[in-house]
Amino acid sequence: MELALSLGDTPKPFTFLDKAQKMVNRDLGFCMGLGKGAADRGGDHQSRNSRESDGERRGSSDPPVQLDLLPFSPVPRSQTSSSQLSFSWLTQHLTVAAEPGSSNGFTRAVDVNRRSLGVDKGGEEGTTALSSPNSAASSFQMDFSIYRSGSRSNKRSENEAENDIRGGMASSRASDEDENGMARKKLRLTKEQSAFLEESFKEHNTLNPKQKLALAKQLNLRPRQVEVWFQNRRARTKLKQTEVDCEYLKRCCETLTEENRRLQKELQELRALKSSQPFYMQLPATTLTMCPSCERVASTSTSTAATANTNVTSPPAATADIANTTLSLAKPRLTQMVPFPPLQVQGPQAAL
DNA sequence: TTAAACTCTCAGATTACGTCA
DNA sequence: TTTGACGTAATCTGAGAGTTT
Repeated sequence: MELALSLGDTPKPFTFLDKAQKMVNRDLGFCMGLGKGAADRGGDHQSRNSRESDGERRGSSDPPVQLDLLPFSPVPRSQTSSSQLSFSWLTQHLTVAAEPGSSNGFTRAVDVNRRSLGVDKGGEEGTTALSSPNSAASSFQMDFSIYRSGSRSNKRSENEAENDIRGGMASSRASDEDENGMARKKLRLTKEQSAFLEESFKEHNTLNPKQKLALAKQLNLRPRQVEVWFQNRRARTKLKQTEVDCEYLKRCCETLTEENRRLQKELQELRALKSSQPFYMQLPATTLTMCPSCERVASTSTSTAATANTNVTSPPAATADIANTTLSLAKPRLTQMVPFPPLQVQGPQAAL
């Protein structure tokens, strides 16, 4: 898996649905039509436009680091534009049945999920039409038990069959077990579905209801599945970003520790040097640099005082605690000293 | 106009399942 | 064949914001 970091959070138009046609056409040999209204992003005003703007507001409040996980390498667009077929999912999906046993993953997905579409078409969102226990979904329970008894070698098709069946089940927040008396069964998305979702996530990491519906229709998933996928995807992105940040901070800490060690050593050397220089007090104030935070002398730059007084023997009374004297004398002169610049810690995004 | 109820979406934590070494 | 690690779909919970009553 390729890990890429992109800087900045520039709002982009929601173009993945357009690109998807090309992508699917290239990868899968046919073109998927877009469900109605998918193009007019923002056309879903009334109650939801505020939600969308809310999503944009959230996005803008995020740090300007965007982590993109790219599970596949996109093919140049120039290779994707040939022989696009006009294909409407909503009206013709039954006529484009996949060939049985086809190795084409997405075609297969279309095939096995067709039934859920058939169930789905009763309602605008599917969710509402299917949440009732009296919906067509419950009639699939018998078939489901048949699928469950399949052999291990048919695991994949069995899984897809269950996906198909459950695709028509309730997508409310209540668990499937509550609604249908079945334990939840994890269903894996096909590679093509994942890639498609990934592509759309790269465009926008949040969905408005219309986009969610369009994606769900296009991928033959429940809107709830699309929603959950995006939620999990955001969580994974954040986790990865946290790991990157953590790694960066670790490196910062190591660097600062090393720097601190070096400065301590330098300070010790300076103190040792000054202990042999009784007239260090003649040292010009401007040659001392005081750390404002720890109020300790961090370095000196001049050697004039030291070299000028090397021939003077110091009386024993003058050899008091030189370091303390240095500090006490240096303190009042802080206004004349060059302050330490504020510590500039670049964020991970800058490092990356 | 205000407040309560409702709805929706989100993040975060967690569970549970499928896959693979 | 079994097992543990891992990835991830799905669920649960609480919070925030918008809408309705």
